[in-house]
Amino acid sequence: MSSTTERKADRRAPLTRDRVLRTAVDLADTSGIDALTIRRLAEQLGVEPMSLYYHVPNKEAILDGIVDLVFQEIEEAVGGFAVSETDAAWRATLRARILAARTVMLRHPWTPAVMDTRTELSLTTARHVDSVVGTLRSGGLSYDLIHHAMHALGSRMYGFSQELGEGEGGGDSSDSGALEQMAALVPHLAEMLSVVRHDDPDSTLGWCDDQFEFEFGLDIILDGLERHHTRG
Amino acid sequence: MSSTTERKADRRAPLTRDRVLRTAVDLADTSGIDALTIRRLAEQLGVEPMSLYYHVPNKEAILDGIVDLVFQEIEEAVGGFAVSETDAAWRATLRARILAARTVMLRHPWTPAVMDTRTELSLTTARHVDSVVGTLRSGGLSYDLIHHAMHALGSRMYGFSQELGEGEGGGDSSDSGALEQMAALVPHLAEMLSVVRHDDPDSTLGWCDDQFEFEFGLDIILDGLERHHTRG
DNA sequence: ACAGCGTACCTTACGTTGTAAGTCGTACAA
DNA sequence: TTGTACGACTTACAACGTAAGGTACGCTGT
Repeated sequence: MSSTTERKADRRAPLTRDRVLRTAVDLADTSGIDALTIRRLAEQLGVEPMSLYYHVPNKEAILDGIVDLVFQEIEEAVGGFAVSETDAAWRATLRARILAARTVMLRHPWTPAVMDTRTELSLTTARHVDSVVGTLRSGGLSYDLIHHAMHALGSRMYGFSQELGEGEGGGDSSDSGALEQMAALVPHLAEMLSVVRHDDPDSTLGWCDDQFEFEFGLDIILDGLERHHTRG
Repeated sequence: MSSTTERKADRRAPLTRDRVLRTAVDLADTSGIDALTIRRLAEQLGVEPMSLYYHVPNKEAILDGIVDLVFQEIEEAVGGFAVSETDAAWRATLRARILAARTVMLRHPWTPAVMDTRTELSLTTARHVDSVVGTLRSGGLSYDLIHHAMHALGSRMYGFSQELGEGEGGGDSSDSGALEQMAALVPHLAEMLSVVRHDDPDSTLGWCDDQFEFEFGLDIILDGLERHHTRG
């Protein structure tokens, strides 16, 4: 349709590293990270599997690449990774930055899982981390405290926190007798579940407001850092 | 050697689910989690691959099983999962419990990675979680606050925190010009790295005291929970 | 105009993975 | 002695990542 080269009729968009990676993200978004195989990715691109290897050295590079793409999206969402020299409101700034990262993460739920198979930080990921360090620095925290802060935040600084057994709610659920069974094996857990559920009756199954919980934990840590900072 | 059945000379110890799982743990400990394949596990046991399937439904069950074994070790380390009715020193109790879990985790470094491939909590894992809930309850915290606490602690309640790019230290490292390169791309990160390294000159490479950092983050959260509790 | 060459993609094949399906020998109960 | 069930082995398959080599096309220099 365009202009340059098309004598042989139907010519598909040429493969590029970028197109490979963006398609990989789409595939992971729609079909889950396990569906992201070389063969399926090639099929999605209308190409034979081995053709991908011209644009990308191996699958590891694809995984590196899609994580980087996610952080490019985060960079866009936070309006760039630049930080000001000094910032009295560093705490609010950092909070907003992390929550912005989170909204992007939620669009790509596979990211946490992929990230902890990576050994090295991608460039854009590193620049995100750098901006977190910079923001803390703009508040006047010592590098020593900042270092501890990074460990305390852990994956939270990327906008997610490691949760296990997220699937259903708290165990087996679904069948009504499950709670009685739980009470015998894990009484305190069962009690908590029934109390919290009772307080908030709409959410019978997905009984956790993940966004609220994330902010709760984040604020506890930011509180702690602020206290460490002002105390010296 | 023993008694019952051995006319045909060399008779190896019979396969059992328990022996399969314990060997799996050993294999993962010594050769890494990627080395834990059905075939290699069978070889280790002196048996053909498919023989394992008599004692275990599939590989997923093996992964479930070895996580459970780790938490059985934790149970042993903390002297059982029972908690007292009321405990004014709930904070110290919980702290000790989590740090005990951590020492077991450190013996099986693959556990975090395996745990977040599981969708459901194993029984023993659930009982550990239950004991954390119970300990918080013994301090008089409301179930609502306890629920938030679980989210805030995240994987920390199992004795580990999600760290990324743990490998070297902060990026490429090793070669001496790397820091100059980093300064251009991630200036704040580079600055922090040089400052923190300077303050603690012995640890040139593994510059983080992971144990200290873990406790730092844990204490920030416990502080925050205590504050939420006493304030009401 | 034509040889030469690099780009972009395809073909074939290999080793490794988890596991379905079927078989075989032995121990023990009837 | 004859089932019967246990506990292991044999064979085979589909899906994975990817090494090695082949092929078609367009650009370029002579």
